[in-house]
Amino acid sequence: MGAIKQKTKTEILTKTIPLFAQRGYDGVSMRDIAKTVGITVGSLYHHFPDKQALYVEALGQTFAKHTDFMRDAFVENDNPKNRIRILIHSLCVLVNEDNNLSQLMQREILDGDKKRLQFIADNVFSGFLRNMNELCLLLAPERDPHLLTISIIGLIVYHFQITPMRSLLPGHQCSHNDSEVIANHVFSLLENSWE
Amino acid sequence: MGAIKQKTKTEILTKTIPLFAQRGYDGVSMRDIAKTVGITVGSLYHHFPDKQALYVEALGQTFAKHTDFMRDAFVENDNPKNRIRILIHSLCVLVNEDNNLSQLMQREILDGDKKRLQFIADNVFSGFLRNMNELCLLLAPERDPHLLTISIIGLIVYHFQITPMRSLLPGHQCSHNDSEVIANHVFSLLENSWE
DNA sequence: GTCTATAAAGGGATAGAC
DNA sequence: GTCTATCCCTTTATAGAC
Repeated sequence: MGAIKQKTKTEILTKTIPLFAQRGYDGVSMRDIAKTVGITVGSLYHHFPDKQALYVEALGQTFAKHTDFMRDAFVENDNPKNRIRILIHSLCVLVNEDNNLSQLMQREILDGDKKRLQFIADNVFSGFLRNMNELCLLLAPERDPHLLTISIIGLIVYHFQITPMRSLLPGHQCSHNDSEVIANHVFSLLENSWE
Repeated sequence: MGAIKQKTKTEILTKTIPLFAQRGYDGVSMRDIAKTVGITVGSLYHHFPDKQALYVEALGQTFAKHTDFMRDAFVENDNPKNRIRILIHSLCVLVNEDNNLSQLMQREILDGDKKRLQFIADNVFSGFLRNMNELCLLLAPERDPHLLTISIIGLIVYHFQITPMRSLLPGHQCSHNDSEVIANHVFSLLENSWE
């Protein structure tokens, strides 16, 4: 019984996430959601007390999907240079595969809601960034690990953020949309910084 | 007469830009705008045919403010390494000073409206990026200039994008909010890539 | 050029039948 | 658990007085 309810809830969230990711919280109405899911607004309110709650659960589900990646991205039995190379490639694939994740993250940072940022920091980033900081210290002990960590992430994320605009910019090529190409570029760009 | 009308319009836009930047298009109502400007909704519609037009003009004014920077950021009588160093510092100051510019840009990229992205590409980025590409070719002839250009911009922009969240992340320090600190970090990180 | 008043549509949310 | 029907507020936008 609870399991069935859970299943419907999950399905609602799964179908709603892309809406919030693409149009933002204010850009999506409960009517939009109901229509997309294929039920009525009244039914929606049987599963969630209000729109905010639905949104927060959608966020949670989106991030939960990638918790494993965030935890397992650090294989310790290899040399730091190989570890960061693999990590950069994995991150590129992850960001390239799940547009919803990146877009929701961006919107949350733009929105700046303190409580939700704290939730994301604690549940999504915290462990991952701590591992990144450690790895950065191994790679470049003389650098500020936090700045280097954010730089690596930013370098990757920005390339995918700007994708919708890339084809309108001078010098672009189709290959620039390939996550392997971006990964190789990013790694080779940083390679000389820790040698 | 036209000049006075223009002045009122400009004032409306100036006071409205921060609203759109912080809360997004759907997050701001014509009432909000009227209240912020200090006139009524009816008067607003005397100056702009609809909300879309107001928004687009607000975008235009925001970007126009920085056209000069985009054009003048390239002093040609210096060696490439100095030029990129100065450029990185200028970009950091620019992005750090005008939150509205960065936020509106982000929102536009997220929104993905083709026509408006084209407008931004043509009127804001085009010349700047072409100059960047040239400079990148001088710095690192063996690299893809477009990828290097986007990387440099992304490296800078992301540090300021993530500012609202930075204090919640492991390893952060107050100094990380300083545009000089970011600029020096970014430059030193890339320095080894073109030597 | 600014106001008041109001239309018309869309938004979140609830009640109660089935 | 889903539906219909509805409430009430906000939204965009317009008309017309001053």
